[in-house]
Amino acid sequence: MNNQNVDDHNLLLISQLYPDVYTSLVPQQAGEAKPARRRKRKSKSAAVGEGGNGWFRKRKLSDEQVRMLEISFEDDHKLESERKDRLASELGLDPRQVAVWFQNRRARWKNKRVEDEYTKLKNAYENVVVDRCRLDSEVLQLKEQLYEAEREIQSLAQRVEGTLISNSPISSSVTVEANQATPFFGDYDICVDGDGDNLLYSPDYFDGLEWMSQFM
DNA sequence: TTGTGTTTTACGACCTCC
DNA sequence: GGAGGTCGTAAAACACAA
Repeated sequence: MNNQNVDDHNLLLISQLYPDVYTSLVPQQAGEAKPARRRKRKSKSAAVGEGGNGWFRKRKLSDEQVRMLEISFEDDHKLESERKDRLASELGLDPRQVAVWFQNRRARWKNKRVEDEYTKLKNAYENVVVDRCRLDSEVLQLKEQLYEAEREIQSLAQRVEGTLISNSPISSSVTVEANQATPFFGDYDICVDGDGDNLLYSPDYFDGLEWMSQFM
């Protein structure tokens, strides 16, 4: 470890243990006046203190400093001048650091809000998709039932037509056949469909396909 | 140990408000 | 015009897998 590294190490320790001391120490070592609002960004080599060119070192705020800043941020996301100065002196930080911390904190808060908003919208969208699927399959089922009902109506219509023809004086020869084909109420059996509804059907005549609800 | 991805601190440019 | 805001980004600090 050379002298420079030893100094670095010591300053790091000081910055962690005594942030206020560190803050007051660093500008002196850097030979800097109070930082201007628009500080020139230090080059990487200057930032690590190479060649004694500069003592700027980005240091992480201590847990306690961050905790206090968080409490203050919870209180109000905006930072008035008075509060900034008060926080800075309480935490042993440069007011500029406090301002920057609040700027960055607001940015993080905004990002998180956008993320949360995105998650909410995504969940809502997924629910809508699931609902849509369910409704589509319901529509399909209803269409099938409609198709079956239409087929039955068609079949009944054909049979009614056949009965009328057989009852006419011209075709009296088919009367017996027609009477055999038309079931009496007592010929129906009762069964239960998948939904638990009672259905009437005639095993002989309807061949198990044609049905009607018992309570229609 | 080192490469790499993420988080935190800091800055410059630009905008808004008083 | 100055103070303080956002936005985008650089760079240090940190976490962690390989």
